[in-house]
Amino acid sequence: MIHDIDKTSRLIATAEELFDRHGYIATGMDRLTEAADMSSRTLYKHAGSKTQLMAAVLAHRGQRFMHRIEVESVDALFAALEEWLQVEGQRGCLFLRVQGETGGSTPEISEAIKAHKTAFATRVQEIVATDLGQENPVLANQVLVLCEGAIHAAIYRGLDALTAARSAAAILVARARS
Amino acid sequence: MIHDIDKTSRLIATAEELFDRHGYIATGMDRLTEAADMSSRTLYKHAGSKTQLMAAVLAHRGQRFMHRIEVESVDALFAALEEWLQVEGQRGCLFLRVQGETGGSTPEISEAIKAHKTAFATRVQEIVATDLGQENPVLANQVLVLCEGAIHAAIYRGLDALTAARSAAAILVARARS
DNA sequence: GCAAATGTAAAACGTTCGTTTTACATATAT
DNA sequence: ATATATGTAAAACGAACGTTTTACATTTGC
Repeated sequence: MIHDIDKTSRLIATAEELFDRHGYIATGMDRLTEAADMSSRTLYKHAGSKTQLMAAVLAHRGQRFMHRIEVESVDALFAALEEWLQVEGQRGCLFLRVQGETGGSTPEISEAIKAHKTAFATRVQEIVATDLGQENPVLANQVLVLCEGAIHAAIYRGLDALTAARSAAAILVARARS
Repeated sequence: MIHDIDKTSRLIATAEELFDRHGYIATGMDRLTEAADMSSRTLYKHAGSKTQLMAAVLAHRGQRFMHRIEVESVDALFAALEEWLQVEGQRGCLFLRVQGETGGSTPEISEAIKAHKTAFATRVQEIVATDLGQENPVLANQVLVLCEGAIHAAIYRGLDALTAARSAAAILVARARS
């Protein structure tokens, strides 16, 4: 059964990369079997279906992302985000992208998106509260928008977008602290 | 020839809506012929191909968007953005979405995206310069990130994302002015 | 050492894709 | 009035889609 975990995680990792680089729908199962170096029979035994595979990719991605942003200050949040973008590439949020590609017509996936974005918003609230020493929902919303903006502006402006977001957040935090 | 313009623009408008609501790749040509109420023969005479139709949709969308943000202050920019999202819906940027769906493998489309985002960034620079009375590239980058953030956070947070972005921008502009 | 499990390679499933073609109807211009 | 342009409805194209199946090889547990 150890092999199962190996094969399954290799499959999910391969799927994540292909979905990210070429799009969810544009990535065919044939391409995936080739890239993951396994037969379609094995692939379907482990993944179930393309939709389930997409959901599995989102689950793993979300977990990895949330783990990355276990920080205690807004500035550290943007530092973590910069690392993330540097390591994972700057092709936008895989959750919002799958939402756009499916139009929200797949409940299984829509729920994964909603859960992730809710968790992310909550996490930002907590980081802001930790940084300030008290809750500040207005600032948290601003920081959330800056994160989302950095991630998406980075698609065409690169990591400069992150620098801009980070400096803006610093100003907003300093103002909120006084 | 008047009929051509009519049919072509009806086709492009229909395509824009379907692409926006269901995704570019997931929207089939059959669905488009039905929604635009024309035969596939006519559709192809006017659109050329699906790729050309996607490019045409982007061109029209970009023109309409840029026209909407012909404003002279940062605050007015976010007001215009709010109107845009209210009228057009909150499903993310159609340019970044097509980029994600195609993975940048269609030169015709990649260039349309690049051109639009460059124009947008330039426009934001101009608005900031007009508002402040002088250029301020750093602030302009921050405002750009806030716009992109508002557009994408609005997908799951609605127009509250815009309120957050707008208030953040107001603080940054006030600070830059002093 | 044998049976169950798990793998592969590859063909086949029916469906849908983007696109073209066929056959025919309807306006319009001279 | 007739030729040209432009439309429709619908069948057909080959290719690609997600998925299943067939036939066979390899590992693994008892």
